[in-house]
Amino acid sequence: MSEKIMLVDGNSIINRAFFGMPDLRDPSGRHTGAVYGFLSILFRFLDEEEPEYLAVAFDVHAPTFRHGIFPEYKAGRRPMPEELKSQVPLLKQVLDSMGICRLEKAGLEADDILGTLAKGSESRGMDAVIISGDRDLLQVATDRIMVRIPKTKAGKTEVFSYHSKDVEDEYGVSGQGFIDLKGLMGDQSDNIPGVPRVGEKTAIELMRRFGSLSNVYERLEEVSKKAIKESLRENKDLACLSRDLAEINCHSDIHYDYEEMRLGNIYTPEAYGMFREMSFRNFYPRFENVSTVSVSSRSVPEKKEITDDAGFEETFKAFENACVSGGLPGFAIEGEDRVIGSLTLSYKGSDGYETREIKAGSVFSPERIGERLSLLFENREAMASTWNIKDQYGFLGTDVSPDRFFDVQVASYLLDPLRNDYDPGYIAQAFMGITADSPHVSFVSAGSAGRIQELLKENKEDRLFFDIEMPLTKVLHDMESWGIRLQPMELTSYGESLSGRISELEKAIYEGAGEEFNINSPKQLGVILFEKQGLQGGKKTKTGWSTSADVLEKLSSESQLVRDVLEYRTYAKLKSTYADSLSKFIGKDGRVHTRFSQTTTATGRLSSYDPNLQNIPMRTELGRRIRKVFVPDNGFIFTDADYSQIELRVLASMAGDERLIEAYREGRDIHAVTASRVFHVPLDEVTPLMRRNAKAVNFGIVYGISSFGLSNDLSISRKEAEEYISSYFETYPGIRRFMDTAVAEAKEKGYVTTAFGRRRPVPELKSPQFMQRSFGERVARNAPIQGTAADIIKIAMIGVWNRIRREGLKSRLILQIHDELLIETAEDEEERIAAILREEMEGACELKVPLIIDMHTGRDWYEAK
DNA sequence: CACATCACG
DNA sequence: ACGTACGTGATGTGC
Repeated sequence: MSEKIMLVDGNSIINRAFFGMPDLRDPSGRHTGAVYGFLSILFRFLDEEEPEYLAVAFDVHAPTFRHGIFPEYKAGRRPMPEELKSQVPLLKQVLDSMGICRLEKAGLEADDILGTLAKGSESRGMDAVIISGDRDLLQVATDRIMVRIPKTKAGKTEVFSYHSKDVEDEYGVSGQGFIDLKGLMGDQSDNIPGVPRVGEKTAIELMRRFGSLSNVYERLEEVSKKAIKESLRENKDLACLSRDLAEINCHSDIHYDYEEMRLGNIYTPEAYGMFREMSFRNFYPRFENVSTVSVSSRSVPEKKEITDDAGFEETFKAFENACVSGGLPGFAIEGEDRVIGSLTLSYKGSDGYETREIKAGSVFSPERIGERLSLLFENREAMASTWNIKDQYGFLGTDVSPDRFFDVQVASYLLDPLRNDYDPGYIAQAFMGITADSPHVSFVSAGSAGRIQELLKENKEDRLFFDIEMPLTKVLHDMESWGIRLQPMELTSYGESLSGRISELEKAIYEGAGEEFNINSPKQLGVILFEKQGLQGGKKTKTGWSTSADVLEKLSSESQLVRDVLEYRTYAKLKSTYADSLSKFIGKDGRVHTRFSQTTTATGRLSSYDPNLQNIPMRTELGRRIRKVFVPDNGFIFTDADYSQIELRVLASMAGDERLIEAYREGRDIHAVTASRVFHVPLDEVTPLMRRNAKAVNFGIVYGISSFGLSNDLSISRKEAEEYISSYFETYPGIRRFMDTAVAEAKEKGYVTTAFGRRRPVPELKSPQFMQRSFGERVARNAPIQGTAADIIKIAMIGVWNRIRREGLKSRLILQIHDELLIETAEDEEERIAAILREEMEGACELKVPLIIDMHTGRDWYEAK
C-alpha cells in the first residue's frame, strides 16, 4: 500500500463550518462555532482516511493579486463576517497546538498550495486526498488524487468524493477540461466572469461536443445557437482570461517538508488545554490517553487531612473568621442519607488557599462535624461559599438559613443560563482561569466566589440571586425531601387496566396490517402505513416517514388501523412512562422524591426529574386518572393553586398595553375580548370557534408568534394567519412595541431580561443562518415573559414556605408545576393555607394587572386540580 | 448516543 | 428561498 497525504483547504472548510454551525461561544465569550465545525470535519476525515501525512493550507491575502492582471478578482466576494474572521487565528493556534503542519505564503491561494502538493505527492508515488468546500479543486483530481467535498444538508454532512473518473461522470469533462469549463461558464463566488449567456448547461454541452476551449473557438461556426455563437465571438479574450483565472497553479513556489507533515500524535496536552478553554466536550474523549495531571496540579492546593481535636477546632476557627470577615471561604460536604462522610473547608491563608479535609469516622463522628458546622452558621454575620447547597442542607441543622450561603453553581447559572452544566471544572476555568479536570469543590467555591459576586453585581443580577434564588434553594430542598405519597396498589391496577387494552389493540393492529411488527418503531410503522397500506399524505422526517400524532390524526378518518395505532400509542405512553416507571421511584417511606433543578432552563423556570412530576397527564381523562394515585398523608388533604393566565398578564403589564391592561382590570374574558377585536364582531356575537382561534393567537403571541406556526396550529392558510396577527397588533399596539423592543434590545446587548433582571442571552441572533436568527427573535420575545412568570412563582414559593414555617403549620409545599403549587395541607389548616396561598401568590409582586389564582382541595391530586 | 415521539406548563 | 411556534424530561428504537 502506498502512503497517503491528506490536504485540507483551511479557508474554505472553516468558511463552510461557520455557515453550517450555530454561533457557539466559549466561556470567555469567544466565537468558536467555526473552529468546532472545522475540527469535526477534520477528525471525521482523519478517522476515515488514516493518512500518513497531513497539512492544512491557508490563503494569505497580500496586496498583489494572482496573475496580477485582474484587480477585481476576489473583490466581489463578501467580506468575511467579523465573527468568522476572529476564528481564523484561533484555528491556527489550535492546529499548532496539535502539531499539524500549516502551509501558507503571502500571495499564494490555498488552491495553488493544495494543487502543488497534491501533484508533487502523486509524482512521489503517494495517494492524495484533498478536503475542500468548493469545487475549484476538481480540476486536479486524478486516479490517485481524490477531492472530497463535505456538504451540510439538513443538519447532516454528506460528502461528495471525486477521482478524475467521477468528475467526468458528473461534468462530462476531465480534470483539465474542468478548467476550460469554468472559463466558459465563469464562477460567481470567485469573481471569474466567464462568457455572457453561457451558463453551466451550455458550457457542459459545448465541452462535450468540442472537448476543449481552443476547439470551441477553432470550430466556432459549428455552434448552432446564434446568440451563443455571437457572445463567444465577442468575448474571446474574456473566455481566455477566465480560463487562466480558473486554472490552479500546480507549480507554485511553496516550501514543504514531508517530515513536518508526517502525522504524529495530535492529541497533545497543549491541545487538550485549548479544547478545555473552548469547552469542546465532544472531543475530550479523543484525549483519553493524555496525561493532564501536570496541568491540574499546579494551581489546586493539596488537601490536608485533620486528625486531632486541636486541628479540628483550629480549622473551624480559621474558617469561621473567613466567614464573618466576608472572605467567602468554601466548603463541601460529602455523604449519603443525611450522614456526613467528609467535610472539606478552603480559606485564604498567608500564601494562597489552604484546604482541610475532615473525614467522619472513629475520631470525628458525622454528628459532631455537622453540629459544629451548623453552629457556625447560626452567626448571622457568617457567609460561606459552596457548590449546590440544595443537596447539602440535609447534612446541616434544619434551621440553618439559606442567607448564610453563596452557591457558585446557582450563581454561574444566572451569569450564563445556556450551559448544560456548571461543574467545578468549568467554574474554575471560567472564573479562576485554572484548567483542571476535577478540582475539589471547596477550593473552587472559595476561589471563584469573589469574582462571581462581582459579575452578578455588574449584571445587576445580585438582587435576583440573594433575594430569590438563594432562599429558593432551601424551599426546593424541603420539597424534595418531603416528597409526595403514592398508592402503589392503585398504581399497579391502573397499569394493569392499560395492559388489557394494549394487547387488544396490538392484536387488532397486526390483523389490520396483515403482519406482526414492532408498533413502537416509527421506522417499521411508517413502512406498514405508507408503503404496504399505501396511505397518502405522509410527511418526511430526516430519517424516513413521519408517524407523529398530527400526521396520523389527518389519516384517522379513513383508516381503522391508524385509529388503533393512535389509541395504542396513548395507552403505551401512559403505561411505560407513568404507570410502570413511577412505581420504581416509590421510596421506603411510600413517597416519591422528585428532584428539582434550579440550573437547567434557559428562561429561569425550574425543571423536575427522577421522576419528572411536572408532566403528569392532565389533558385527557384517561391520563388524568393517574393523578388519583397521588395522595396526601393521613390527616392531610391536597390544596392546589394555579395562576390564571400568568404569562399573558405578565405580557400585558410589561408591554404596558392599555387595552389589554384595562380588560384584565375589568376581569373580562380575555380570549373573547381578543376575538371580538381581531374578528371585528361585537363581544356578544363571538362564536366558540372565534374564541378558540383568538386563544391560539394569544398563546402564539407569548411564544414569539410566526404566521407559519399559527397557521399550522389552527389549520388555516398562512395568509389568514398573517391577517390574524396584524389585526391583533392593531388591537394591542403596546404588545407590538414590546415585541419590537425586545428584539432590538437583544440585538444590541446580546441578551434580554425579565422584570427581575434575569438574563437570557440570545446568541442565535448573530447567526448567519436565517432559521437560527428567526429562532433568536422568537426567543427574545418569549424569554422575558416566560422568565418573569418564573420569577414570580419563585417569589410566591418563598413567601408560602416562610408563612407556613413562621405560623408553625404542619402543612407543606410539595410540588411546583410552573404556574401551580401543590400543598399537602393538614386537615385543620385548610383555611389558613387557602389564605396564605392567595395572599402570597396573588401578592408576589405588583403588576399593572391583577394576579389571580384558581384554587381547589381534594383527597387526591385528581380531585384537587 | 441521536432521533422520534409525547407527556406537561 | 428559507421552513418553526416557547420551555422542559422520559421512553423506545436502532445505529
